[in-house]
Amino acid sequence: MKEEALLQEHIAKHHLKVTKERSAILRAFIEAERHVTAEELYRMMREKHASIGLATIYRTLNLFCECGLAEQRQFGDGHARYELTYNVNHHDHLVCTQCKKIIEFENMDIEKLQEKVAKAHRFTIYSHKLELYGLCSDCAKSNSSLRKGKDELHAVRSSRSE
Amino acid sequence: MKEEALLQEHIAKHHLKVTKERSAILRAFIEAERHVTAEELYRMMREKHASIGLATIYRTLNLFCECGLAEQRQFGDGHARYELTYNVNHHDHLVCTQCKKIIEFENMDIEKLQEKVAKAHRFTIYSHKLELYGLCSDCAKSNSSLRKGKDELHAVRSSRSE
DNA sequence: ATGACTGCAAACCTTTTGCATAGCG
DNA sequence: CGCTATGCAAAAGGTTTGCAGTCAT
Repeated sequence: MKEEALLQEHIAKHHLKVTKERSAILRAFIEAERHVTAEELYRMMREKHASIGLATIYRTLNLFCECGLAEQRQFGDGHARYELTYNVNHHDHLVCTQCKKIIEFENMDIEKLQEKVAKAHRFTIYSHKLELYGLCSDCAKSNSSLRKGKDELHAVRSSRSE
Repeated sequence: MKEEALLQEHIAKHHLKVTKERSAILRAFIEAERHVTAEELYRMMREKHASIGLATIYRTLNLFCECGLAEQRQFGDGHARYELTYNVNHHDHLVCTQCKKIIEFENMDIEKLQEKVAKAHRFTIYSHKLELYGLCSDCAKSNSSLRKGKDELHAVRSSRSE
């Protein structure tokens, strides 16, 4: 599992330590739905690792971000979401503001245009965030029957390059 | 001043009230640098309107957002920033992660591609956020002399459509 | 052994809210 | 007048931190 290797490299380089908590959290993080909240991960782990505290989840997720395993995202609901980024193609997000569904997409043309914009401003891009907010087809349809968007957050993987 | 008209229309429609605080905050908000923090606006107003409380600033900025005068943005530093959006073309942001400079840009080609992506996913877009993070030309140059990015946030208006 | 990691609870910090008062319509 | 807005202070809510004990190296 390459993710563990990356983490261990970072740990060795910074005189940190491999602990069972960190290993367990990494495993859970990899298994987890994309765009997990610290709280969600915490609850996920309550069954098999009831002793792990929420503070440790936060500390460990920050560690993952530092070593490039994860990225923190802010979709505007006040909960930071963490996303595995190692060995994953960059992608952007369609966010349904009603049912909270998150659809991922890739579009190389947009990325190229971003580079063009950056170059025009003599800017060196290290990362970017593109989020499109609106209604998914389901919610657009059932818009009149306005159900409260209390569904869980799903992530639908999908590629598209046109 | 059209902004005031829009605000008054919203106020009338919702049985709200025009107060001197709201008028003063609107004026300050229009004069303010783009991407103001509630706190920044609060401090800006301390001189001429010392009695206005921070809570009112927040409540009023939220009011501005509701009537379409402003938009809230989250650039990832934990402070919500508010941006006047009325009578302003939509634009996106280049954010220098070192000196915190924010450069605005417009790019219709990217917007068109976004629409295309949305259509492919049967998604109805209401808004979007595109932020490119990296180093501006100044910081890329003086990268070795790593000065702490404590500068104020500047906004440089700029258009570009290629 | 040394120094990092953990759980717990307290602290933090930005934003929101409750309440009594002030003020618009 | 009735009902909204305000200021203040307290609450909220997510995230971080201090501390004493635990554990990896």
